[in-house]
Formats: sequence, C-alpha cells, structure tokens
Amino acid sequence: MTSIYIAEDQEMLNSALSAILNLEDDFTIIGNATDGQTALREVISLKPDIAILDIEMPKMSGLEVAGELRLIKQDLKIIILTTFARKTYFESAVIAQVNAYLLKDSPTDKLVETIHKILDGQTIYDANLVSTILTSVKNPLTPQELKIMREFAQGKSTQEIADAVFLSNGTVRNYISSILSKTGTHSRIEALNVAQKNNWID
Amino acid sequence: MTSIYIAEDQEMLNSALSAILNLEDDFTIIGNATDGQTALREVISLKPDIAILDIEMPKMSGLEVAGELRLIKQDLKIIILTTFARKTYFESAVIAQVNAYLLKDSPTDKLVETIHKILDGQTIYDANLVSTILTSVKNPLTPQELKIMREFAQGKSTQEIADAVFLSNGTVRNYISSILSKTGTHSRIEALNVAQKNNWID
DNA sequence: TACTTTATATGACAAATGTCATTTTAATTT
DNA sequence: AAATTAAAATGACATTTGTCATATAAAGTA
Repeated sequence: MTSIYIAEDQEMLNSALSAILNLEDDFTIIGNATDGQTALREVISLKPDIAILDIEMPKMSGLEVAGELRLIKQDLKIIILTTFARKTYFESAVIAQVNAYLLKDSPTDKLVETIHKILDGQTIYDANLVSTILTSVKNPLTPQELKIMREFAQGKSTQEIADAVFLSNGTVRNYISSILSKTGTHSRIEALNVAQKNNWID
Repeated sequence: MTSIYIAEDQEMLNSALSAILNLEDDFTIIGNATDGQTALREVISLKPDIAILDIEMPKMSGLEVAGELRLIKQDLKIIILTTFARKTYFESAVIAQVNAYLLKDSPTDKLVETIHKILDGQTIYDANLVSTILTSVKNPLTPQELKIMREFAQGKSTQEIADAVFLSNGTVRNYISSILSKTGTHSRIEALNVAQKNNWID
C-alpha cells in the first residue's frame, strides 16, 4: 500500500484528487494541505511514500518544499503538479531532483500512471512540458536588464529605478534602451508584454 | 437519476470531477468538454439536467455558453465553476440566469451539495465570491477611460491610441492624465498595476 | 604588459508624456 | 430657445523617455 500526501491550494482539485486516488486500491491519501508550510511540516511527520506538490501555493512554493524535503528524505518520491510550463520552474524542479513533473493539463489517469512509474524507479517529465521548454524563445536579457525590467514593471520612473539599483539615470536609460531593442519594441509597456508572453519574468 | 455535463479546460480537474460525481449514486456524467464550443453543441444534443461550466475556456467562454443555453433551454440547470471572483464575470452570470456560481476554491463536497440544492430550486452564489464583490473597490474610470487604458495596456503610443479611438492626440493625453489622477499614479504602467490589482480590466 | 571585454557614465537631441488652463462643439436639461 | 453639462480639442509648458555616439574605469584574457 502506497501512502500519498497532497499539497494543492485549489480546494476543488485537492479534494477531487484525494477522492480519486483513494479509489485506487493500492493508494491511501494520508494527508492534505493548501499551503506549502503545512505541507512541509506534515510530510516530515507523516512520512508518506509520495508527496504531490502544486507549485503556486501560499506561504511557501511547492518547489521550495520539494527542495527542503529532498535534503531530509532521499527516499521520498516527489511529484510536482502545476498549471504552466515555465522554464525556471522546471529547472528548479530538476535541481530539487523531483521524481515527476506533471501539468494539470493532463487527465487523472496520467497521474495514476505516473505514480506507478515513479514507484518503479522511473523519472517522468510531462512530454508536453518538455516540448514547450525546448521550443520556448530564450530570454535574451542579461541579469542586469532583467533586474531593471522588474523595476519598471512596478511602474517606477527612470530616476526611481536609478536610486533603487544604484546606477545613474543615464545608465538606466541605456539599459532600458537595450531592453527595447532586444525585445524589438519602443516602449516599456510593449517590452513588458513581450516579456510576459515569453515568461521571462515571474 | 440526474445527468450532468462538465465543461472544464483543465483536464486534471475535468476528469477528477467526472470521477467524483459519478460516484454519487444519483448522478451520471453524460459528457465532457475542454472548450466552450464543443460544450455548447453537446449540451444541446445530450440534454443533461445540469451543465457545469468553467469560465475561461478556449474558443468560447463558459459565460457565453451559459447565455446561449439559457435562451434555448429554460429548464437546464447551469453551474458556473471558476477560479477568480471577478465582478464582471459575476454580473454576466447573473444576467445569463445561472443557477449557481461556485469558486474552485471550495471543496468538492460543496459542489455536490450545491447540485442538490439547485435541483431543489435554489440559486447558489458562493459566499466567498459575494463578499469579495461587495468589498471590492469600485472602478472610478469612465467607459471611455477604460477603453483608452485597454489600448495603452497593449503598449500603444498616444498617437496610436488616438488613431485607434478616433480622438486627437491631445484628447487622449487628457484622458490618460485623468486616469492617472483617478488612480493616484503618475505613469501608465503604475496605472495599469492599480487597475490590475483591482480587477478593473479583463 | 598590452589587448579586449564589460559595466557604467556623459552629453546631446528628438520625441513622447503628463499637466493645466482654456476653448469649441455637441448633447441634455430646464 | 436658453442654460447647463459633457465630450473633444488646443496650446503651452516642464519632464520624461528613448536613441546614439562617445568616454572612462574595471575586469578578464592573450
């Protein structure tokens, strides 16, 4: 009998998954959480065989929880279950050595199947996810540019950004100019839209 | 026996809900869709007692489907099941005379309970949703201002907006100035952030 | 050491943006 | 019709933004 813990902040999915997995006669759900902190605490104390973690949760993300858990419990099987195929998320997941990374955009059968496979020692990355990552436009912005973009995403003026980042007003303008040229745009808002569409910012 | 149709584009939730509701011995799921168009077509042909509709779906939103269905089938019970508590969504739902409006942020029990209640003739609006709507800051922007905001949200320049909306460059600047003053900001991006936070734009 | 990058800064300029006071025009109301 | 209100436009102005060419200093490399 395989014991499973579910952390998912969308109640409807959380309870639905619990019910479904409980139907399988070789699985038991031994706990649920709707935030990362509780999940981390309870997985440690309840010691399930498998932890299914959503990424976007209050207090602590599923990826952070995964990272912590992997340090403590080498043998725990971790499944990341999330909505979007973000490159940065996927990378963190790989670093945390999760056993599976599934998208909510696949049916529950797939989840059940995945659980069986990882119990068998396999590592599963959703094919859909992998292809999205491979075909995604890679971020041409330097870390500095990224940082500055995050600043003006909040609506800050050039001067406010300069103060925040300890650069001169002119330098900030240069960086922004470079951002615009790399994104093929002519204004901050356009650049933000491009970045948004390509998931360059979190 | 009550027949139910589910339209939900997140496969995981779709299949999970189907499985759960099928467990109840007075319900049968007679169909599923992951986009609005198929949902509309199939609900018309399959004639379920209840249609559960997500709002954000490809091709046609759940609200549009609800509107169409209500015109054709007065006796059909419609449940809107969605993630966010948006005022505009809720208003459209009321106009389409849906029988229930639930948030995915409530457990499946609640859904089952709601189905029973609407079969009993009641109309259910998620309490959580209603309170969110009531406490939400109401949009101070005029329809014109809203329209212009949607334009610059796409990154358009003043002139481009003027051309799109058939106003003079100066008038557009005046409207934007008014938007900034109403939102208590001094730049388009800041204004967008405020609008975003308060769900004034869709 | 000399050469080359890389990050930061300056200055100068045109264009766009945001602010206001005022005017014109159109639509509503009395 | 006259008065009021609302919508759109103008003009004038200070700032901000975006673009470029160029300079300087620091860091890395041959």
